[in-house]
Amino acid sequence: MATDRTRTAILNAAERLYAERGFSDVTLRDIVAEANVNLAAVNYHFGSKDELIAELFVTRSIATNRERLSELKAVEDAGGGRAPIESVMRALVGPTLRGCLGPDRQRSTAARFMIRASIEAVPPIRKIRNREISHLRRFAAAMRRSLPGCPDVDIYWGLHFALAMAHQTIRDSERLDKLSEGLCDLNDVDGIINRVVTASVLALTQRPSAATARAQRA
Amino acid sequence: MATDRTRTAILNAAERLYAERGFSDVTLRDIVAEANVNLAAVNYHFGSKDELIAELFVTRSIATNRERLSELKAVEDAGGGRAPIESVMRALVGPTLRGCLGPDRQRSTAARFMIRASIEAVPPIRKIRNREISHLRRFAAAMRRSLPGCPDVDIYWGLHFALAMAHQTIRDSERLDKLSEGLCDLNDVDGIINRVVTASVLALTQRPSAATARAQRA
DNA sequence: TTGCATTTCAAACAGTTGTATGAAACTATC
DNA sequence: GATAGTTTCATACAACTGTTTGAAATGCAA
Repeated sequence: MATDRTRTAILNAAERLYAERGFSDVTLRDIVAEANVNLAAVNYHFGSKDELIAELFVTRSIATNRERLSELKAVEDAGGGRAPIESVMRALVGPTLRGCLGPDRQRSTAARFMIRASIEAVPPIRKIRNREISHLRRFAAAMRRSLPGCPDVDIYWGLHFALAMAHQTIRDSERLDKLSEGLCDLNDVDGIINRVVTASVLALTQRPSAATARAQRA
Repeated sequence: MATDRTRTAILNAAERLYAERGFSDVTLRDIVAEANVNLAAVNYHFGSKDELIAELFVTRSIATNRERLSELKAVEDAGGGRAPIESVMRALVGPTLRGCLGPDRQRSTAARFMIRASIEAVPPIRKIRNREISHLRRFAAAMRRSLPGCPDVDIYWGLHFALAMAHQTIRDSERLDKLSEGLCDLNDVDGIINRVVTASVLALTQRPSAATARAQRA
């Protein structure tokens, strides 16, 4: 269908601009200029600006989740249904970090768009975001399998902290770069993933009580 | 001066609204309605909307930094110039977490405003934010004193991860609450601070390199 | 009180936003 | 090739944004 060319041109332009500048700074006129289509095309093909954003978010959300879950499934299958906790956490934070950091040509606008969506929480997205919760629950379940006996509350905090470190690294990479005067290499994506995974696993396996006891001994 | 009443009314209303709804969703008309002053008052007293935001940010930024540094100084003085790393990290994340979480009556709009400022990064703020870097360097220096021999790159990553966990907990407390179905108690501020501090210290002291060094000694 | 500076106010301004309209251009079917 | 349906386009619209204006009100010293 030749008519879909306009649709996809709008979607691509919108995703690129939103990923770069955020939702509040991008107007419909910016998008249609970038896509080389007429202003009215957005309302004709998507109904409204909000519906465009929503469609973009749903599409990319499904894709991202599929990527994470396929990586999770791979490591769990390899371990006969139970993966080491390192691998589970890597499946959780790896795809997004790889998509957002590293050399330019490897970055995906999709991943950076999703980070924007998680930051700005614009109304049309906020309504749909509840799906993510059920998606994260599947990771919580996998973590429980990897760490039998670990209290649920610690599982959730560990999951939360892992995402926190990954997202903040993407979001504020500039500050970290300035603060460390380039010492923290933000192009070394594998190194970053290792740091996030290691810190997450430590927080999960060295329970607070045990950790403080050890710290007091020292 | 009786004339300052309008100024402070505007500042308070703006801070409250920005903290609640974010910058992009609050207009000058919202602010003057909340402050019960005339629309032109903002431009008369502050020059422009951006200058209002900037003044707000500078004021609150100084206050927050002072609070953190006084807590840091207290623990360092108590230890003769060198505080345990737990105390340093606690001084870093404690004030903000206490100001943003916990029961309503204890929350400060100032702390929540600062979180908004760190999230949305609106132009008038982005220009000033570089000051924060030099402020964080003083914490990096304190961490170095607490952990002699710890490589600088690990200090910076530890500092970054600590702020990441604290900020994300504030920003996305709703998701964590839903995900854990209330299991993670977001009113237990001291418990949260302990978790963040513990996880940060673990990441700093049980680094992969440190672990191998310990193993090699053994 | 008089006179001057400061502060408030209603109204209007120019610019931008998302959306709607109706005619034109196109596409495919008969 | 005429026709019906789809898609594009320039243009207009109403709503909202931050800012400005000039007159009215207020405060305060002489």
